[in-house]
Amino acid sequence: MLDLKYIKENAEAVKKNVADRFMTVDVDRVIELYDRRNVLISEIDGLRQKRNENAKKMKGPMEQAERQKLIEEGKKLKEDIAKIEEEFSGVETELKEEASKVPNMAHPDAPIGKEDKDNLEIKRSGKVPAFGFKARDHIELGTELDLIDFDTAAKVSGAKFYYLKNEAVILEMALSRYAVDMVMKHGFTPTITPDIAKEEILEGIGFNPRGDESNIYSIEDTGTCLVGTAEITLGGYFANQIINSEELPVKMAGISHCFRREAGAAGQYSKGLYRVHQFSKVEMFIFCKPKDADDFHEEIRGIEEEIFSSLDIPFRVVDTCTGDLGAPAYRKYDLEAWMPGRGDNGGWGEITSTSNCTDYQARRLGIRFKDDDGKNKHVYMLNGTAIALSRAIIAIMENFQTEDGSIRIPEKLVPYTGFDIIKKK
RNA sequence: GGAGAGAUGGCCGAGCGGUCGAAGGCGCACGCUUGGAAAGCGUGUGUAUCGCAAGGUACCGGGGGUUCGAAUCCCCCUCUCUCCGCCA
Repeated sequence: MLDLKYIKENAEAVKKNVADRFMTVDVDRVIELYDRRNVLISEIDGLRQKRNENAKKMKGPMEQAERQKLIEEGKKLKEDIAKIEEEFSGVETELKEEASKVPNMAHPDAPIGKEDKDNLEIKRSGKVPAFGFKARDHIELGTELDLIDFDTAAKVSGAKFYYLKNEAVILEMALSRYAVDMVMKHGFTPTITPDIAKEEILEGIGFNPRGDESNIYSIEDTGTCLVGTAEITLGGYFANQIINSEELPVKMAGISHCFRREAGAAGQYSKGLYRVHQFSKVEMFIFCKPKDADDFHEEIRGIEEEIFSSLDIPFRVVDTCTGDLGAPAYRKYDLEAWMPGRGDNGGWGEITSTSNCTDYQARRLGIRFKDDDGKNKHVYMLNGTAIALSRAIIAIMENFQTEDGSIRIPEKLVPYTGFDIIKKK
């Protein structure tokens, strides 16, 4: 959520930002509701003041007639207050609803564009493999080598689920541990987080847990949901708290399962492990002071690059365009790995994403710190994928395949897997 | 899941329907004292929101209600603790 006063005072900039993101939000309505709300607050507060004064007069002993008069006056005030309070609560509800649709401001350098193809490539790393044979995709490889079973998962759990088997299991655990070691080296506290979170936390992070469009699984009658990422549970960690400013930055890494409904998601790029209802992920999260956020964003991106370049996975980095930023994000970088099995001749597929969400999430979650000037301010919150295991597995399987259908293991990972090649049995 | 107890400021802990934004203590900050420190003494010390300001309003786990007036009474919910049951 943006600061309402900010929206009012910067209406034109806010509207431009909404347009740049190709969203439709009625900014004027937000301001109108905000103004109305403030008028009502003044009225209510004035009446309450009278009510309190009236009640105070009745403290001591007094004539019955006089007391009766005051009681009547109090009753009248009570009714007046109730009337305005009713309008106020309606306005407040609508204001909150409308205001939460307003996206975060975008970084001035974020490329302006509508969809992912407008993202700006800013870097490439590693060499796209040149095979002397027709590259197979991970589905074919995984079936051949008995590593992934989609068909049985479809029977047992539904489409877009999978069983990982044999070496793929070890590979997933190895990658997970590799990423955890890497983020620990960079000062992140490793955590294993709950896979379920309350709706209010989801909303605070900027997810919409309800509705057909929602990518979130809700758990009936509990007010909770399955998390789509540990960003939710890490971000909610300090909800409604004031963090000691000496404790900042707080750097945490969460290992969790991730559940996504992916309603309506289909097409050739959703095949296999690429877009599934459940996967596991190691996520980085930083709470920091505003002035440090840009630097930490670069740091997170650097760690992501370090993880994938050390695994010899070719990738490129894109600066996400305004239309492709999530509503809470001020700026976002994605790492896209080369996936030889994608499309006809291979293609880039997103493997990590890191966002600087400034104070957008902190405002609704109530996460603050006491600044040097003695005032409480919202912290800035950043998140980034250390490793999304299912997609990392795609990248390894497809980039490290050999002509005979085996899969080599990246050198740095061999100490973690205990084997250096996956061969047909 | 069953039975009971509890939830008050950074922490501990009082609190009779009006004098309670809330005693007292600890902690913290500043000052005095000291060669310096400790002790001692004094002063101060929550958050949010509206307002140019003066100031107002709200908040005693959360939500409703009773009342002229609620931290205090009533109802619902959540969480914590103890005991029992079940269980990886």
